[in-house]
Amino acid sequence: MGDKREHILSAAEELFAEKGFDGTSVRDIAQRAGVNLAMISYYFGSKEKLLESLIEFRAGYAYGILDELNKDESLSPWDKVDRLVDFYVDRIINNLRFHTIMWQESGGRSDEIKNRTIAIKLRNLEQIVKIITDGQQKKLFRQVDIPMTVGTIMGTISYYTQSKTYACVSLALQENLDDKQYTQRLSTRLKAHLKQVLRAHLDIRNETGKAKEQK
Amino acid sequence: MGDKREHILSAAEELFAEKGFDGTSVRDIAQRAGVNLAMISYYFGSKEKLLESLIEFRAGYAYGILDELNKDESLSPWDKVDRLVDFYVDRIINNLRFHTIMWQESGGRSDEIKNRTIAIKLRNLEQIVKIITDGQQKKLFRQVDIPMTVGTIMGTISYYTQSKTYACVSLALQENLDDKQYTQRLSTRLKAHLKQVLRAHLDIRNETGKAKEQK
DNA sequence: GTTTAATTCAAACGTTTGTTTAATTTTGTG
DNA sequence: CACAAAATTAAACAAACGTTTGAATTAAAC
Repeated sequence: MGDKREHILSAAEELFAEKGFDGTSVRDIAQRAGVNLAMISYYFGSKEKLLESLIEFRAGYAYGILDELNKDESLSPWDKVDRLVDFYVDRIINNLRFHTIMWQESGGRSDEIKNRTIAIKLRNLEQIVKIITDGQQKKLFRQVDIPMTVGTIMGTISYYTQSKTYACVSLALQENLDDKQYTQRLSTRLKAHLKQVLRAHLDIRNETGKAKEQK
Repeated sequence: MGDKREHILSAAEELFAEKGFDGTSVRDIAQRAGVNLAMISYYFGSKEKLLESLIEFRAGYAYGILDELNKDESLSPWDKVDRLVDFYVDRIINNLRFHTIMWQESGGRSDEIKNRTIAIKLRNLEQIVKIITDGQQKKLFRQVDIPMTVGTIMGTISYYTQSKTYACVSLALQENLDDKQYTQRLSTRLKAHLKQVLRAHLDIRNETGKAKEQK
């Protein structure tokens, strides 16, 4: 019976990501989900509570993965950073629609929803802080602004997943790629770039002082 | 008489950034601008054309600055990168509202507006490509993915300008900062971080191979 | 098989939306 | 002052919005 609920949730996810929360009508959602208009109020109470349910439905997953990664003592901090990048790129690209909503609504107008999205972000931030401070204690990573570094990872990915058109043109990809090929290439490119950036950024041997001399 | 037009434009800018395009009604705009409802259709034709006018009104400024920076031969590529960072952080933070709109609408639903925002992004991208390739030819910068590097700069800034609440909490700033203090601290922190990242990322001595050995 | 609860539906609710109308006021020009 | 063009207004428009209603249908329980 949760079947119909999930149909509505995934229709809403698609549409919110395509056209934004305000740009999507409950009639749009009902039509795409193939249910009667009134079922949305019946199941979720209101359009806004539907969005809250959607966030609840999708979140909570990332935390588990990151927690596991953190506890794995067989991996070096460098390995963990690489896996972190792989995880986030894959996750965002494979849940592009949901991520677009999270991004848009964390600056949005409903306090309830804003707080929820921010809480999710903070929870994930904590895990990454652990990975990097661990690398610092092991004298592999240098001193960096950790929350900003997280912003660099997430921001870079978000920047290139906001607009397929811009991504294709600026990355000089063919414009008529189907979605499978497109996400595959974007993913590869993002992972390689972020790993390169983080390797240079975090490496304890690349002290800030050194680079300054060169100027 | 362009006075009233500009009143409407800046009211619209505020509201679009606060509540999104769809979340803002023309009545909201008219009220904040202190003009009659009908004046918006009278001056701009429609709500959508108002947004186009707004983009036209604000864009085109960045290009000039970047062009000047590029042509300045007294600056080393390292200096140019630093100034680039200063410029973008200041510009985005001081035009936060407009930037939020640009960001939201480049993935938006109107093709006309989407194309315009993408064109502006591409024009700016070109200028940055020049700066970095110049540094590469002078054997100061190593080989990097340039469009991705631009995405890292813009994405990091965008990530931290999307939500004041998240920024305050994650960066461990006091939550009750007034806007002046908040933007000042955010700006300083963003600039320092991005310069550090780019110094390590671009420096020709930080070859990818070296970092790999350490693992 | 009857009764009760959960589900589905078409229709309508009252607002709010973007835009237009037609009358009025203000402005600029000869 | 007179006259035409531009600017401004309140009112109204049809369409779309989120939500509710109450009857009809299906499913579950006894």
